[in-house]
Order: sequence, then structure tokens, then C-alpha cells
Amino acid sequence: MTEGGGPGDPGGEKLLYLTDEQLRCGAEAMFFAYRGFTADPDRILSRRGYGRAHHRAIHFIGRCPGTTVSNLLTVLGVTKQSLSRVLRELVAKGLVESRIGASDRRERHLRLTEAGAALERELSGVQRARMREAYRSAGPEAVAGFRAVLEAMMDPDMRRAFLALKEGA
Amino acid sequence: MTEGGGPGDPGGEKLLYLTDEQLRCGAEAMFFAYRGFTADPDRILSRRGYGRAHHRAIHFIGRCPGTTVSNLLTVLGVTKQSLSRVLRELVAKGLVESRIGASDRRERHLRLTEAGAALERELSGVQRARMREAYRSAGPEAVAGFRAVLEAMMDPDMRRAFLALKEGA
DNA sequence: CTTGGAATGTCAACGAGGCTGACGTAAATT
DNA sequence: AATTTACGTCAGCCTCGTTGACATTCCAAG
Repeated sequence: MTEGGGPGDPGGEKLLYLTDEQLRCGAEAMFFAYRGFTADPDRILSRRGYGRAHHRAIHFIGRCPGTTVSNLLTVLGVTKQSLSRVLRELVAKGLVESRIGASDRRERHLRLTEAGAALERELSGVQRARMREAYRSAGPEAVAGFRAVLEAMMDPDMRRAFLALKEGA
Repeated sequence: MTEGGGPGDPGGEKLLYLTDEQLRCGAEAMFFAYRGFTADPDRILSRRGYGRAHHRAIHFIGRCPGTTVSNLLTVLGVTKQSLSRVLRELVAKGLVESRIGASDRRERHLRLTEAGAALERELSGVQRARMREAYRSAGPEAVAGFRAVLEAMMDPDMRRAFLALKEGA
């Protein structure tokens, strides 16, 4: 279980990147990198009394204006009660607007207000700045590999949602 | 702020991977991939009444047997009250052993018991299986890029902790 | 038309796991 | 002896996840 490319491993050099040690190291890298990834937005959010859940909602509403609550539920992968609380606050604070659907009056169509869009720009600004720097220092080929591995790591449902977002942008 | 490689960008093809759209897409990939990354261990943990916090503690104690509480605090980046609660449960359930330090009797040295090591193997097994599959399908060069970008995305402190783990393994 | 099921979204209450602050203790350091 | 360090704990708060119960709306079958 923990031999990891030791001696007596003829021809194993080809698969060095698949040793348990390498995989474990990748898992740790994910953990530390995700912390960095969320650190900057978290600071801005906590100053305003919001949390990461608000950020996710704002992000995807900004990304898909007019989306419905149930759409958001599938993308975010939380229960509607969790999302509902977050949306209620965002609507109350005037960051998100919720309109009853025209064709189906059960649906609520969500979009950012100007204030919401401003916060979205602020949040994605710092997050993109960090990613830009990471991308720039690692180079374009590294970025392609990064994206390939992340995509392969997703659950199939999430991969579908992810690809749909890229298309429908 | 949102011009992102639009018109009037001569020679910009070189930097196509740095457009706002690409960066935003990378952020979404991080979000979806991290969900996949934690999904399998989360299922095992919740069946036993533990959470992600327990997983992190078990992981790093397994990784660095004999580490101290304060070491763990820096690596995990949580408060000692949070960690304390988790460690108390793990010690009570007999998954972690806490020994008073020999040279400095204020310190507690932590290690997994046999039961703890078994759970650790189970958790890292499913997590590695997913990463192995993702690595395999993306290929070695993609993996190198993946690691490079993740490392560049970390906060400097976390990067130091990460590199120290790789050395001291 | 009515009625019953399915879909959508809301409110109430609970739990895990973060956080701060205050305090206590034992051991090392000065 | 006084200070600092490493660790544990109690109390209380917040975010954000969960399940359960409920209201509204649509649609289709009787």
C-alpha cells in the first residue's frame, strides 16, 4: 500500500505519477490550493456579513441571469432549504431580484441587481487575480493539464453541469 | 475589468488562457472538482458519524505520525478549539492515540491506532482511486500541469507547509 | 369543472463544525 | 520567581448544511 515506486519496479517510471505517494500528494495539493482559492473572496464576504454560500449563489446567478431556483439547486448541489435562506438574505439586501415566472408562475427567475453585480465583480476580481497569477506562473500547457485533471475528477453529473455552463455562456 | 481579450488585442492569442472567461471557467472547475474530490470520503465518514474535519485530522496524523497538536493547527489552519473537539472524539473512539512528549512534556504527540489507520486506509483508498482515474485519463503531462497550477494557487504559508510535507515524507 | 398528483418554492427547527474570548495547568525559559 | 509556551476546556455565537411540514401553482384524469 505504501511501496510507492521503490526498488524492484521495472518499467515503473512510465507510471511514476500514479504511485500512492504521488496521489496522496495530489490530494494534499487540492486541499491547500482550495484554501488559497477561497481565501480572498472569504475576506471580502465576511467583512459584509456574508459567507461562501452567498458567493456561490451570486456567482452562478451572475453567470446565468434569469435562472430558476431549481436550476441553481442542481448546480450548487445543496438542498433547497439551504439555498432558500441564502436567497432570502440576498433579496432582502437588494443584491438579487426574484421575479415570478411569466409562463410558469411557480418558478422564480433570479438576476443580480446593480449592487449585486458590483459585489460579484469585486469577488470575482480578487479570485481571478489569484488565478491569473497562478496560470501565468505555471504557463499555458500547465493550465491545459490543470483543467483536464479537474474535469476528470468531477462526478459525471457535475461534469455535465460544468460543460453546459461553458456552452451556454 | 471585463474586457478579457476583446478586440484591439494584437498578439493576444498567446495569452488566450488568461482571459477573464477562461479564469472564471477555471474557478468553476475548481468548485465542481473539489466537490467530486471530497464526495467519496464524505460518504464513508457520514456513515460512521464523522465529518470532513475528522478526515483532515486523520489524514495528517497518518501522514506525520508523532506530530504535535500545534503542528496540526498550522497545517489545518483552524483554531485549537475546533481541532480540540475533533481530536477529543477521535481519541475517545480509539482512533487516535495522544502521548505526552518525552523531551517536552507539554506537547502531545499524536498517532493513529490500528483502528484509526484502518479508517485512514479506507478513506484515502477511495480518494486515491478517484484521483488515480483522473490522473490516468488526463495523462502524465496534464498531471504535472495540474500540480504546478495548484501549487501556484496556494498562499505562501500553505505552500511552505505543503513542500515541507513532501520533503519530510 | 373538479380533484388529485407533481413541481416549485417557503418557513421552522436541528446539528456539525467553524469562530472568539476567558480561563486553567503544566512545563520550559529567563 | 516571573514569564512564556503548549495544551485543554467551558461558554456562546455564526454559517451553512440537513429533514419535516406546508403553501402555491400547474396539469392531467375523472
